[in-house]
Formats: sequence, C-alpha cells, structure tokens
Amino acid sequence: MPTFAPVDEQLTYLKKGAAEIIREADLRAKLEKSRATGKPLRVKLGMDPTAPDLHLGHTVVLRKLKHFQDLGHTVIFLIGDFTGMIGDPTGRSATRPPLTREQVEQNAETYKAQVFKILDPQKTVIDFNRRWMGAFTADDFVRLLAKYTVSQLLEREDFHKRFQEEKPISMHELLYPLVQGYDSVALEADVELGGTDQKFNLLVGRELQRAYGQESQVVLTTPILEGLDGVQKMSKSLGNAIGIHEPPLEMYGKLMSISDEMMWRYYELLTDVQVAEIEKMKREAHPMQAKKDLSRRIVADFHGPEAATKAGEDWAKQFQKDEVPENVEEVPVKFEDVVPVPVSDIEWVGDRIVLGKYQGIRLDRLLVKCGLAGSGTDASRKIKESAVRVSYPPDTLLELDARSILLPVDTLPAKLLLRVGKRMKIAIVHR
RNA sequence: GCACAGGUGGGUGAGUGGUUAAAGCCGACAGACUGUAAAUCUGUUCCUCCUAGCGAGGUACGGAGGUUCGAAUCCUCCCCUGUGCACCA
Repeated sequence: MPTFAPVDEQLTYLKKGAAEIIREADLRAKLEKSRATGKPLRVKLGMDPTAPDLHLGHTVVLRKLKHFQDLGHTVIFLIGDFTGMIGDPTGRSATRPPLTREQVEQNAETYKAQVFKILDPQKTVIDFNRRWMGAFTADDFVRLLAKYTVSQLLEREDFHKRFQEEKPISMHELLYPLVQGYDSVALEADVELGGTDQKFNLLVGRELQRAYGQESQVVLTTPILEGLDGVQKMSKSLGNAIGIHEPPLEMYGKLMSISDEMMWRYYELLTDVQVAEIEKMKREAHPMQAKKDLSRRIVADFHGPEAATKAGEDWAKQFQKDEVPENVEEVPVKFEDVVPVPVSDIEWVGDRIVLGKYQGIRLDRLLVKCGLAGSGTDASRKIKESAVRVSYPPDTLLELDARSILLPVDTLPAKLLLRVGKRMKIAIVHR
C-alpha cells in the first residue's frame, strides 16, 4: 500500500501557483481519504488535439499535473480526440475542420513526446475520449443533454457575451462543455486541472458527476500565461508564444525579450524557484541578470544545462555585443533564384562569375529566400529603410549603399551573413 | 419563409460616385535611446517588375453580374451573421 505525504504538506505543494481550487475543503477531504485508504487520487487533464505544438503556456498546467504525480497520485492525460471535432469555443469561433483519424493519432504521438518532457512516462495514463464518446448512442446523448439547461450554459461568460452581442453561437459549441464534463464522469476523476479559462467547463464536470451519481471532482485552475507581448495569453496563433521545441538560442532570446514585469510572472509559473526567493530577487537582483537566469533555467528544462549556457553566451554576442553567434542558421540558396539576369546569360570562369554590367546578386530576393522578408516588396522596403546589413562572415561588414539592391558577389559558393534588425541568417549561395 | 440591421486591409473602425492602396487608432517591423526589454521619439506597414524612382503595372472593401467616363460607395441576384415575426391554425 503506497504511502502519501501528510495532507497539509501535499496541500501546500499543490496550492503553489494555483489560481483557484474549487473547493479546497473537498480537496483536503479527498486527500485525507486517499491517504487513509492508500488509494491515489485520479487527476485528469484534458487537452485538445488540434494544436499539438506545445508552448510554455501549456506547461504551466502540466507542471501542476506533475506535482500531483510527484505526490504519488494517478495522473490521466486525456487527449480530446472527440472533443477536438468541436473545438473549444473561443469567441473568435472559427470553425475548425474535423481531424482525420490519422491526424489525431499523429498529433497524439507528438503530444506524448512533448508532454513527457514534463511528466513521467512510466506513471502517466494516456487516454482518449473517443473511447467512450465514440460508443455514445443518440439515446445516450439525449440523456446527457437532459442533464443541463440552456441558461446554465449561457452562464459561461463567452457564450453570454456573444449572446448579448448578438454574435453567432453554434449548437455544437454548446456541446463542448457537456462532453468535457462527461469525460470526468467516464474517468471518475477526483480532480481536474485546467487553465482559468477552462473554469466553466471544469465546473460542468462537477455538475454532471453529481447528476450521474458520482462525487464531484475538485477543480484546480492555473493562471493563463501571458505571451511575449505581456498582454494577451500565450498562443501560437497570436504569434507571441515560445514553443517547447524551439532551438535554445531562439527560446532564450524570446525569453529575454519579455518585459521586466512579466519576468516575475514567468518565474512564478515556469520555474520551481520558491516564492520567497523570487521576492528576494525582486529586491536585490539586477533585472538584467535575473532575466538571464530565468532564460537559462527554462531553456535548460527543455534542452539541458549545457545548451542553455551556450544559448546564453550566443545571445549576449548577438544582442549585447552586436556580434555574431556561432551557430546562425544557414540557408542554402540557389544562385539562379537570386540573379538579376537569366541564368543562360551568365559566363563562368571556374567558380567565378562574369556578369558584365550585372555585377552581383539580388539582395531583395535573397532576403525572401532566407525568410527575413515576407515578400519581395517587403524586402526592398526593408532595404530602403536601411534595416538590412550584409557581411561576409565572420567579420567583414559590407557597407551597403542605403538603397542598393545588387550585392557584388563573384565567387560561388558565397556565404553571406544577412541581418534585419537583430535577426540574422547566413545565406549560402551556390550553383 | 417574410421583414429589418450588418459583412471594409493583421485587428478595430472611418469612408457613402471621382486628387485614394482607402483616415484615425492598435498591432507588427525597422531606426534612435537603453540594461535584453519596457517607456519615449522617428519611419514603414497589399503584391509583382525593373532602369530602385517620391517609377511602372496588378490586385483589394462578403460573392457574381450590372449602371456609369469613373463604384467600397448606386442597382440586381446570391452567400454569411444577427434581430423580430411566424400565436389561436
């Protein structure tokens, strides 16, 4: 029979970084019961399989799940392959295309790989809600729907707001909370985790469990992490996210770009640094140093300590000293994609190019090929703004005429370091 | 089904026949300044082409047609959203 830590100890651990616990007394009771009987709690976290690319925002709640796991409870990671068809109402409510079975399976695999960066694979139960929802009959559905009322659903702020503003609400969106709630019934969850934005859905689980004659689950919400802009929630579609798969330097750089204010929130939600210690740093540490420390810690979580240290060094080079870090992404570019004249018009003497009056290659096209500009027009605009610098690595800075489009390159392959602001890429122009 | 109100660039939101790629704001990008940032100031913000110019073309205001020398702006049809009615039958 497994032994659990004293209830108070568990509670303290679990409360750290939680936004809200509904209700704390219930959680205490459940913990006490589990300790007395030696039965671990069943803790559920559901995730939509539509966006399998996890970012740091997702890790906040995963870390909390991990805490339960650390305490010896049963952790169920539920992949909402059925609910994924619905798409959680977001207010923007772009209807999501239904996923195919292959996509779901593929996403599930991606999920596992990412989630296990935080959770212990040995101790984690993975489940899919299609397991029971797929077997649902129309009768079952009617029975489920009968257990909830329209006005109950409209209590949800998002629905309520849209209803008030006379914006569309599709029927299937109303189903989402019910299905998610039913998952808790099917899994007999003791606790369900989620972001604060999930509060309503999580509470529906409580109601439905009661309606199906079960004890209501405890709901524990975690704060929603703001993204790089410090205002809106971190989300890939808003472009303010840090993905957990991003390369170390990129991750580090993005973390460094958050505001000082946000930094403390990240400390709180993304590291295991104790609250007291954070307070101390706020008072004593130089914000710059504190932020570097934060970035290093987080990068280390996903890439290991060495990579993190390296990223720190590279970052300092690139952003503080305006130097070039060691591993800049290199992009091979075909010469013929960036010449100003038809390839057939070019004369070659070995690897040297004889271009006649067309000396060089097109910088605007090069920028597009390297992903430093969105379009040709965009690229030439950037050049005109003199936001672009070009050099032959490692150190020769090529002085560009403010509006020069042509780069004098006469030997291939040519390695060119391109910079637009702080972003840089190395283009390797080859035949 | 009928009636009414709406559908504008990444987001808001002006514009109601003609100096217009479409005000303002936000966002985004770049420059200056800094401790990376934030704040502030400045510039940019549809695409293509080149001779790179305050150049030339092409697309764009839900969709398709039409009226007009000229339409985001007027007309017709269609699509989408919301609201009201559809009670006694």
